[in-house]
Amino acid sequence: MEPQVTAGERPVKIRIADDIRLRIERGDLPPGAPIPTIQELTERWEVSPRTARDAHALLRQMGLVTGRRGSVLRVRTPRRMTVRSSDRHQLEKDLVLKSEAERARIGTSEIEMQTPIDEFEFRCVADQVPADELIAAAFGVAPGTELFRRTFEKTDRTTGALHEWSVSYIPVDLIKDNPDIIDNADQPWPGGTQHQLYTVGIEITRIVDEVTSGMPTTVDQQRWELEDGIPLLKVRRISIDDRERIVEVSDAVFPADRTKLVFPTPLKRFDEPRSD
Amino acid sequence: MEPQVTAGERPVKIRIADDIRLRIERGDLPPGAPIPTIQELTERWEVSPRTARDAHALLRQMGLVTGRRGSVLRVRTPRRMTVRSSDRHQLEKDLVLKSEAERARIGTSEIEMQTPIDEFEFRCVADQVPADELIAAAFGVAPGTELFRRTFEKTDRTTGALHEWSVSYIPVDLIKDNPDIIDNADQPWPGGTQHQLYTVGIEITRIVDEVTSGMPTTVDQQRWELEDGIPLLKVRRISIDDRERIVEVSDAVFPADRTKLVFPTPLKRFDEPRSD
DNA sequence: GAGTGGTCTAGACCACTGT
DNA sequence: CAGTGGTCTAGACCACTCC
Repeated sequence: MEPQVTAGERPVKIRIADDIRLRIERGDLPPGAPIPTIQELTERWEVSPRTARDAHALLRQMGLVTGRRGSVLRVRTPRRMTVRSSDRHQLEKDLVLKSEAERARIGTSEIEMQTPIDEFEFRCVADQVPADELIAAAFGVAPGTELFRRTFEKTDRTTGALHEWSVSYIPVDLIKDNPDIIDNADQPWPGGTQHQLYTVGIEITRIVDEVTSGMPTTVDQQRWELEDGIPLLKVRRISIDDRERIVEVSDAVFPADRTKLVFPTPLKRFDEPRSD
Repeated sequence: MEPQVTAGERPVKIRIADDIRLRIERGDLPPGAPIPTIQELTERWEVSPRTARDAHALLRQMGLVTGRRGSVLRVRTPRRMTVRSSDRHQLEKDLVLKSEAERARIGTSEIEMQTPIDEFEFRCVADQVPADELIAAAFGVAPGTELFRRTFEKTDRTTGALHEWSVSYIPVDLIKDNPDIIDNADQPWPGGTQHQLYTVGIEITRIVDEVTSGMPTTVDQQRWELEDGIPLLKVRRISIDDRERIVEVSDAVFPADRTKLVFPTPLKRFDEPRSD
């Protein structure tokens, strides 16, 4: 068979993949349905197995199909989305003035309510690092400024898969008045940042979430147990206090196939009745 | 040369890609630097050209390198990010009560300020469609409910590349009292949704943005002129009025390599001075 | 025109699934 | 154990870039 030259046309692998993609989008191939095997594609399109496989790979990279080695590829079934709302910022602040017992109870139940705690392992590592250029720019301080850093991980106890990951930076200068923060930094509950800052007289009055997205590295894919074609949502949280200082910068990562970020914006009411 | 069997090891193409990835992450290969060619990789790793190419493909899929056909692949230089803040929701509402002249002036200058208007072509198509299951669920209405739909596109006048895309749905029942909305629907400025709803007595009091991310299809890649390894950010905007009705649902898409979504959250002040 | 990556062939071997 | 996809070989040809 002579080579299927791309004579001004789109590559064959793309034509094959698009054909299947359209069948999926039309609902002709519903979620869970097997897509044509490599064998079938080589016969139907008269291409080498390698080209048929490239078409399969394209469909995986678009996040449309999944399948482990050895089984047929199937149309991806959407996963249940975990909602993460910026409402939690105010909820956390509301906890600051409550008693410690209440904080522990409400904090884990209301804000982190969704999962039985036993299934997961929390890990929190705290240390102190000089700011590199990127994080220094985020704070608007000089590179080298000492930062208190905490990295937080939630992993599935059985599979070892990562479920949550974030890192938080606070300028050491801001919190050095309360050595408790640094000494007891390894608590497994990250919701307490606002309370901790409150103990050194800092009130956070504004939080800015910056959302971007990017593809995982091969290592990220393994750690998060991500399938092909699934991006990562990246959220940088910037906490600003009543003196307009940036007091905390936090970066968090969420797999896009199981996370929905929600940001409610209340609008000011019109003061006067309208005239029409 | 005998086949490089994956003897319990990670695949060779992944080992090659990870080696280069680490050099990039260490800064050893800075943005713009050429990565090793296929030829070099075949010699250095003693693999077939195809395997070296697969390593290249992996690096592209991770969004780490770029390059057109015929030129060496280079480490990706981050693009300038266009910021899109949820502050625009309040800004748009503020415009509602202003005069038409002011709306036109401020609307295009403050909210859509960033780009010279001549370089882009705006296109807005309006029609009326019955709600499919998905969008009906978003509104909480029965499928088949008539919806007023507007799709909005901003394309680069020279290259034809897509720069903005969104679609907006409003239940026809809500706006049928003002036929002007439907008749004059093709205005190129999408910022006026709140004003248009105001003309039929609807005041939007809350807007909820839902953010997810996914990979583009091959067609999306062409239309947006997206390089490999760049996800799309997807924002569903739900507008709720003073009677807690969902009055508009809008879906927008943004390329993740040039868009940063920003969501400021003001927090309530502590009423009383703290006691310590 | 030399060099580069992109597509494709016609296989081989392997890992894994599912029966 | 038959069937499937994943990896890899050793090339060929093509499109494109850069000099």
